[in-house]
Amino acid sequence: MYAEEEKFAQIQNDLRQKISLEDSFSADALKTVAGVDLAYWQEGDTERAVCCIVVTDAASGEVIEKKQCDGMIDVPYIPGYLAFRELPLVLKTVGLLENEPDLFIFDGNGYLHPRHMGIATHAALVMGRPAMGIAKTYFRVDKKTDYTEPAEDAGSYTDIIIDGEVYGRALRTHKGVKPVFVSAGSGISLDTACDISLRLTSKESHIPIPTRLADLETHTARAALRGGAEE
DNA sequence: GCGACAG
DNA sequence: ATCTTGTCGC
Repeated sequence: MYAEEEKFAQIQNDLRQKISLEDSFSADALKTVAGVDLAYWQEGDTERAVCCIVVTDAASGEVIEKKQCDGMIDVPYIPGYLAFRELPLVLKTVGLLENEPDLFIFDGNGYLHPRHMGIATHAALVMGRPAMGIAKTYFRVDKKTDYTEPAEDAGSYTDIIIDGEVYGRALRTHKGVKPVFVSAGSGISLDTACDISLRLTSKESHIPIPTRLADLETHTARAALRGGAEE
């Protein structure tokens, strides 16, 4: 039903050689962090989505800028190829930003991916900016490697190792709450990605504040958009 | 044919 | 992701 997988895989296999798992910035140079998220809806027989990016202060989580962009979605969701579905709209939204964030946080995986090319990594390489991924549910990369449950305390984690390589981490951001799955995108290390995940997590959300805010924005934006332009 | 499956 | 009621718990 969809014949693009091979082309998509080829594109990612070319791009993956540019991945860097080292920090391209120093901790004190991290001033702003952007959360990225999308919400979808159906309009007649076409699928539409709105992308919201919320730029926050890296230390306080205070909002610095919000931008959004909506448009048609023409690629279906295929596990392993999320980037091709969401990136076009994401890149348009990034183009609207007046600030250049020091780091982008994506909803989904980065290096924790069959080709190490989850949306966070793919986006980082296309944008030429550091990005990391944080997924709310586990993506079983090789169909057999499960993750080991981290201890119940906040901050505990377990490495997700496949064929001897660390792909990402199951990170408990809140005590007793199910873990999130952190992985590098590019231009950032897994350690730093986990540090930032914990620093930007608050009492209200087990995911980083910029991501949480982008998620909320996306829902209110959709409510306005799908009630407004048609009928 | 049946289950798996980031968002 | 999205569609959805009630329900359990702090």
